[in-house]
Amino acid sequence: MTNDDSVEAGKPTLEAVGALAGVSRATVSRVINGYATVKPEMVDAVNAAVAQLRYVPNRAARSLVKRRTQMIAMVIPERTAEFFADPYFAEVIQGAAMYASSTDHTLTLLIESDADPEKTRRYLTDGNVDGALILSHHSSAPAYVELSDTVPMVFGVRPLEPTARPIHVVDVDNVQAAVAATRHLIDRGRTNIATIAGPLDTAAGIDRVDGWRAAIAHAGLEPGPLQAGTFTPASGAEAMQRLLDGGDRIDAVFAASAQMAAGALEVLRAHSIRVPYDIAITSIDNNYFSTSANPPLTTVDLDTANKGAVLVQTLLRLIGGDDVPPFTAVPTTLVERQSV
Amino acid sequence: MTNDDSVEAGKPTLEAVGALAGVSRATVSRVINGYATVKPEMVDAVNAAVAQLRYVPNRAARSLVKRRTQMIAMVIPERTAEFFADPYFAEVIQGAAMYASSTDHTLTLLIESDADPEKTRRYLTDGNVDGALILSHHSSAPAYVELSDTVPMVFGVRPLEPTARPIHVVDVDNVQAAVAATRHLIDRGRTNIATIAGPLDTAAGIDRVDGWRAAIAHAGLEPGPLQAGTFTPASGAEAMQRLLDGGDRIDAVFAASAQMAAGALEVLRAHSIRVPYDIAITSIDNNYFSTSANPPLTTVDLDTANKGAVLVQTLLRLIGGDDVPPFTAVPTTLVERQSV
DNA sequence: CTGAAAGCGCTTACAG
DNA sequence: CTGAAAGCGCTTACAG
Repeated sequence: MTNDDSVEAGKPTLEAVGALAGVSRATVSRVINGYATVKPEMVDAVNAAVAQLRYVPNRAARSLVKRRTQMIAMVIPERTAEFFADPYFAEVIQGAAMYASSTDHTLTLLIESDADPEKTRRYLTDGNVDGALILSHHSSAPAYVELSDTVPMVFGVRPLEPTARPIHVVDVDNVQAAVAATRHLIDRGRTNIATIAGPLDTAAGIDRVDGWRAAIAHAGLEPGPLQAGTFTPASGAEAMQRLLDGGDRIDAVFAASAQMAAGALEVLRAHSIRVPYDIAITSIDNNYFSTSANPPLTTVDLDTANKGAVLVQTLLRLIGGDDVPPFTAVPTTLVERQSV
Repeated sequence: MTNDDSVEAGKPTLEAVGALAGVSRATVSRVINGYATVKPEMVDAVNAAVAQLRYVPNRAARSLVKRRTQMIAMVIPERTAEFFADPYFAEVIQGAAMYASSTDHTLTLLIESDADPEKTRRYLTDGNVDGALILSHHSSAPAYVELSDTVPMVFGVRPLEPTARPIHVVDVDNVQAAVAATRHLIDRGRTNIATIAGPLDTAAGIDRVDGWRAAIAHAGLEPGPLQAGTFTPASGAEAMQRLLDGGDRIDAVFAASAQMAAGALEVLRAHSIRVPYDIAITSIDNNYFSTSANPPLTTVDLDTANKGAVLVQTLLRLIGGDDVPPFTAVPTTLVERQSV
């Protein structure tokens, strides 16, 4: 019964671990950081001491000498209304936070202040973080593009215009997602396929229209009518109404979001048009709206939590100096339900 | 045109600021940390140098010597379904993150792993953070209560049972919120006031029933029937149906959440019961459900973003060694719309 | 009121 | 393959 465990108060240091293992603290450091040059028996001794003392490295000390903050920021728009209505952010954040917790970097949330957008950029350039994830969709993005050679950055959305300098983006392949959803309609024998598109000034909106068109062309069909919405249920309902008013004969609709599909469904029900018998529907996004719709929607699951994880993973590789491709696509899967 | 600004590469240090201001780095440190003992003229010189060099203190170095991590964690449940369906977490997080950004502490999200709950607790006790905010409602809370004398902690919800040791909680006063919503019904002349309660195994559920009862008793009225739901729209609809089936004559309903009120509204519409003419409704929560309900709901705004801010503020006071009361109530306000 | 100096807990050339 | 030593950028007794 040695008093090896009931040591002094305070966290154990490298020194203490070294003393217990009978080596210098330099060696302990090398073991902890996985340098291959340490003799196996010393490695074992050190590991045993680490376990016995429950040693945890001091992040600040390491951070100071490595000149790294060990922090990364996720920059999210302040726009509260959007933030709340859309499960997207919550899901990305959750995926990113969970992945980050398995690394030695800490994820912090940086809410863009609408009142003082400079503040956010200053935070990033003042050396508070090793890198940043940018989720903003719109106008503020170019300002971040400029910072991307000062501090490593990964974007969660493809920019509409070519950027002034090369950037890194992680996103789903929206074209492929739309192809999958549209092709499913075609596979089920539908031939007159309309689309309720997203806003055509967003990358997602445009890409999903492209995918819809491509799948139809590939099948040798003619595209049906297109009506654009804003990704919300109400806009989907309005677009559906316009589609019906247009008088084209359609037997299927590809909706660029589940929220819009849910809105469209309401309109179809009001007109006693049966889904999927009269009109089949597929969409994009697997969330509350797709599962609680009536009928439940066949839709493309974007696996947004995974996207959050890949965003962090990619940023860490960038920070580590790895060669990272300009675009990383995260996989999506079609989920079959009752709307087709 | 001196080259005062185009100094060497790398961030300026205390030393550099001191050199420019003509003082020692100890003095610079004192100025930056606001010690009152520095001569005004030196303070000015230092501030000028800081501004000129755009000096930003190195967090890691400060953290190392102060033996503080300068980080706080917000612990949130992994339960994704709940997380997504409920705007509550997003709003608390946003409020907390924005407030934290104005302090010298960084907020990090710690998602509780259902698979390995120990991991979260180890993270907190391993010295990774100076303190933690606990938002979990249920079973895991007691485990955190135990940690609360190892690491400073503030809870976002009142525990149901008395806790083993004194803890700190920041929450709205649910009793008062319910009193306000119920009293508003009374003020408008309603006398037979039912309630759609929240789950009676939660503090919020219980407190809101108490408030409803208290307001009615205070007015010398008799309480109407009570039906409990689970805070969701579907459960509110069912509770409303049971209220109608019960046969009691009621002219008003206090719903313990806007989501339940929205569900109740559907049922009333299906029965052609007019709101507010036949039955008036008030509720709690000012969110998407309360504004998009038909008619829009008179409801109590819980100002959840502010709650997030106060959570952080309270935790920082605790970390700073201040005397913090066991309960801090955040204010709520009644928002009048068309449901009464 | 201010400065010189020690020290926070690590990592990493530099010798050997 | 390993250790002694320097140093990362701060704060804070300790003198004066």
